[in-house]
Amino acid sequence: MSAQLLATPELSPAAFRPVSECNARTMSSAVQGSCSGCRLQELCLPSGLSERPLREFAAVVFPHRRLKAGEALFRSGAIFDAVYLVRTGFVKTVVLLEDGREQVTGLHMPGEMLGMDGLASGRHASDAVALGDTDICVVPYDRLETLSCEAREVQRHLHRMFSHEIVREQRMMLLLGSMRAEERVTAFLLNLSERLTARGYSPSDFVLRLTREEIGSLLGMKLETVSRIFSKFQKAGLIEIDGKHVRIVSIEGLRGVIGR
Amino acid sequence: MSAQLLATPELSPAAFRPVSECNARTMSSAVQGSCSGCRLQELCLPSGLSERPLREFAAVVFPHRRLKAGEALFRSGAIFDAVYLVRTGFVKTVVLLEDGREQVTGLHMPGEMLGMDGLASGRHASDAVALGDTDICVVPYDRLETLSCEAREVQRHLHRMFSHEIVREQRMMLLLGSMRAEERVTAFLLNLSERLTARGYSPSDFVLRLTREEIGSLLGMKLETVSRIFSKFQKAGLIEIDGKHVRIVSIEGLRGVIGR
DNA sequence: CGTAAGCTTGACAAAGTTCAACGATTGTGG
DNA sequence: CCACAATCGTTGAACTTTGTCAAGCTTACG
Repeated sequence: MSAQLLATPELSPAAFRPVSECNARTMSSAVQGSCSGCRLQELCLPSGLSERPLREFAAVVFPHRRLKAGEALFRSGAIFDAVYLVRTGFVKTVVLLEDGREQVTGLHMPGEMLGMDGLASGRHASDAVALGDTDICVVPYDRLETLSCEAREVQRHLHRMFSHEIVREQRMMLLLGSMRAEERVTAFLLNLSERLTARGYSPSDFVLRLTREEIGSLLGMKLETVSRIFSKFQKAGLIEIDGKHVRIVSIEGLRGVIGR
Repeated sequence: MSAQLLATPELSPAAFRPVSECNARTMSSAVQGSCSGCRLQELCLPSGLSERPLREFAAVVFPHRRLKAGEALFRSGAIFDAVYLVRTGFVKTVVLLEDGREQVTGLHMPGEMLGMDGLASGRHASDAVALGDTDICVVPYDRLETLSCEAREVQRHLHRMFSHEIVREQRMMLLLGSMRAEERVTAFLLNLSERLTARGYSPSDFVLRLTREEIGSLLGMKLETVSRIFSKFQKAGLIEIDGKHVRIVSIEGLRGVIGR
């Protein structure tokens, strides 16, 4: 597992080739566009959709939201009325404790679904914040309920998305509860590499979207610890790191860090 | 939040008064019984069920499974074909790393749903193990899909159960990533107290179903640390502890432990 | 271009782990 | 039903990992 630790929905790599526009029609904050041309389609529309529901579903158009770095998609306590699909860009989710402490619980990439935490109580239990320019597909929950009843494939796909989030969080718990700091950082790097590869980016060369502090929060350690471990891995020839840019030099070496 | 940290689906307390039989008809490992008389009904059947689906749903009968201490409901890797509702008893869930490390990810009480982690990949990602005599309601996933299409309330209820599990795990991540050992143990005790209260048990007097080692695993620390903290809390007059039996002496004192 | 935010590194402190010994409890087979 | 083994729990002492504080440097942004 290792690199699967912070895993993400499985996708056909082809679905995510380059970043770019993907039928954004206007620059307003709520953009309309046909979903049938969207690159995320394999994710939105289960591949085996039967005739009638497919035609109906393909006609469906969901609004978009464009966010800039630091803007929130939703905040903890906000009324839940939609789930969100990341189309382009990166989003972090953050959970808060009343005493001000907070924890980054996820870093989300194109194709991933956000906001399902709001369904339980009708209000979101976390914040979702854009880490740069980001394009989000907004799927109103009542639409989803209806679609889900009409097409069994949509329902099953939705359930799988829920389930995937549960598995991802389970693995995060395992990471936070059972791994040493170096192992956690390693799992984080390997997982990023894997997920970026699935989206058509380089497996070994990428940009961390998070600050050291955010990485530390996600991994349950202090920013200084993250920094020291990056430096140590660089000295050991496992990675090259310059600010947020990472190059994995020895993926095998990294894999060896996990499990002693 | 504090006590909500390891939270559970919200239930009307009345639904869980004493433990006992709850229409178990035979002693075989797969017991049949009418679900319409079940004490878990408020959980299985959303309260606002409309006429027709209610009649249909009430006629539905799901098989049961009886487990003894240490028996597994499912194991990691097993084919997913059903979700499970705890009727009586307690169940732990455990996630494993290939190198043998494992982590307890949850302690589940009557009314809670298990096994949704298997939907993502078609195989379970965790083990579920009974902590004593346990009665489980087995809900085949294909039945659930059908029911969920037929009655919007069932669908929404199911989604809420999924969502609740996501929120619970988020809070676990927060606990594991941001709290000190004493705070984690406190959150664990307060959460147990709250959930047992909701099921009609004493808020201050209860039995830990887990060993020190299992508690440590759940909370991301070693068993010795758990033991020391229990001893310290006892000396401080916050709790009385004797083996697995706990009495909370000062719930306010415990609440004060969280957040410095 | 200046200021704030982000990153690195060192020295030290604190929290938690490890190892070890021993006592208590539980469960099982004689 | 007892006895013995295995598991479980407690506690101390030494050690390891990670956190804290502080200083200085770099980068990014208005």
